Amino acid sequence: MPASIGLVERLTREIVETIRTENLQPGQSLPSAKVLASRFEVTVPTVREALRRLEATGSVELKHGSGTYVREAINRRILDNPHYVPVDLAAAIELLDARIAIEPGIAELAANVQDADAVNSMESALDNALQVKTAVPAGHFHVELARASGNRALHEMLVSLLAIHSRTQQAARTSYDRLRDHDEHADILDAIRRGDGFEASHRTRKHLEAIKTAVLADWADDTDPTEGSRR
Amino acid sequence: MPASIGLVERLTREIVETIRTENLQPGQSLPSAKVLASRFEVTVPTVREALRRLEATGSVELKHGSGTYVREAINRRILDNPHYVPVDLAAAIELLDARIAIEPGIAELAANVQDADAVNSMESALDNALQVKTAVPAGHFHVELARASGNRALHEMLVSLLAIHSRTQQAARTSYDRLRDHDEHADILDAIRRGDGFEASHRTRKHLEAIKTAVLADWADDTDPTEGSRR
DNA sequence: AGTGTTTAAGTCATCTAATCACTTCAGTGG
DNA sequence: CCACTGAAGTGATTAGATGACTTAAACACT
Repeated sequence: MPASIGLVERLTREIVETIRTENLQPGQSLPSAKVLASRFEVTVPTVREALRRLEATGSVELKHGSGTYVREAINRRILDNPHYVPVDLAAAIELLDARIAIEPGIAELAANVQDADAVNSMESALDNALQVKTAVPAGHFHVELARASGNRALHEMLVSLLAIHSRTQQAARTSYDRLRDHDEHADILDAIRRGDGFEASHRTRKHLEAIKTAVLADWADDTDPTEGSRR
Repeated sequence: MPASIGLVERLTREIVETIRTENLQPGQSLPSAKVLASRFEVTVPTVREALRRLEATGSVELKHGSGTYVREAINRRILDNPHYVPVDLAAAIELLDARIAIEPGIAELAANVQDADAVNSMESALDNALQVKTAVPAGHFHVELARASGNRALHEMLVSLLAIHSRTQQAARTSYDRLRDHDEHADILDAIRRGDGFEASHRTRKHLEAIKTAVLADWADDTDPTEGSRR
């Protein structure tokens, strides 16, 4: 019987186990590939293959000439596919539909939990949104909203969704009105602060549906009226 | 300026691009590592590191002595972290909370869309659920429900959630009553068939909340009444 | 002809060894 | 004090070789 899974597979798990048992936090460095090789009694190329696997899921980062470092994603359950290549604009709409389906429920939960740190972060995201030099990344408000729910799985889910969204929306330039975006965010935050789950859910849904409408309108504008497809 | 990203990083993208342009479908084999190496003018170990990255995200599979094959996940946006190690039982509850937050919305969407193939698949999942030799994997009904929504992102999300769930619930043995599970699924499917989004959403939420209650009850049973914590 | 075994080619798996490139930091000299 | 330099450590990539596994064709036996 093939009870023997690949050596790299096993080695990968052992490295993760090492990170766990030695309580290495994101930012800290792993032993060098050479050290890991001797410790697990394999050769350097094998170690590198295992590290490449962990790199693909964002669990570690290989810095040339410096070392190998633990990254945040090692604690994440839900990830976005780093090798996914965005295809058409319809995929962007599909992502928005997905958000419309799940974010209202997240907003409701956030209203009931109200993780203090995350709620404050939503507030600051709100403030910075109107600044010209917006250091806050797009969608940050929504990510923090998910974090306010206190559920890490939901948080990771929205992080993943927006990561894909940002890669996809190269095509779909969302020209959603900045001021309107801010106001609607403020309304949502208000409902969450009051602990009104129903309103938070409802306003979040309306907000996202409005964005979808705007994106669709942009699409219609971009498309040549005399022609159905582009390229 | 670091205009130079790693060679492996670039190579990985080129391989994905090759799969795309040559329209290789899941199950089909990639050229051998040696061929890829000469085609992209790198050496075999470098190719292998790139393939390991793709392997980690389930985009390809390396079969010893056979070849490298494309896998389904190459078309997925949302993934579960293959290196995630389940920790405590509280994480299982957190996953259930996440499902309670998002699945009602998915059920509502499913009621409005009703992807024919997926709805039929839900039906068959329902039928097989009561068989002793249950070939249908756990949670299959819920995955198909998400597929019935017609939104691939949502479908992938639930696949990921349940993949993690199955790895976590080694600890949390859900002893949810099989018959009750079946009946509640039937009720949900009924609402979806009727196109009643509100009912589908409501019944899905109640169903998941009932499961959560059952899991918590199991937990209480397992825990020694005289002691608050274990380990 | 049909069946089972053997053989050979192709492929991934792993190792050994070496060179190159990048980062860091301590030490040097200004 | 500061800028420069150089050495050490580390990852990046290459090269070649050996082993193990899979597959299927060639073969021998029935």
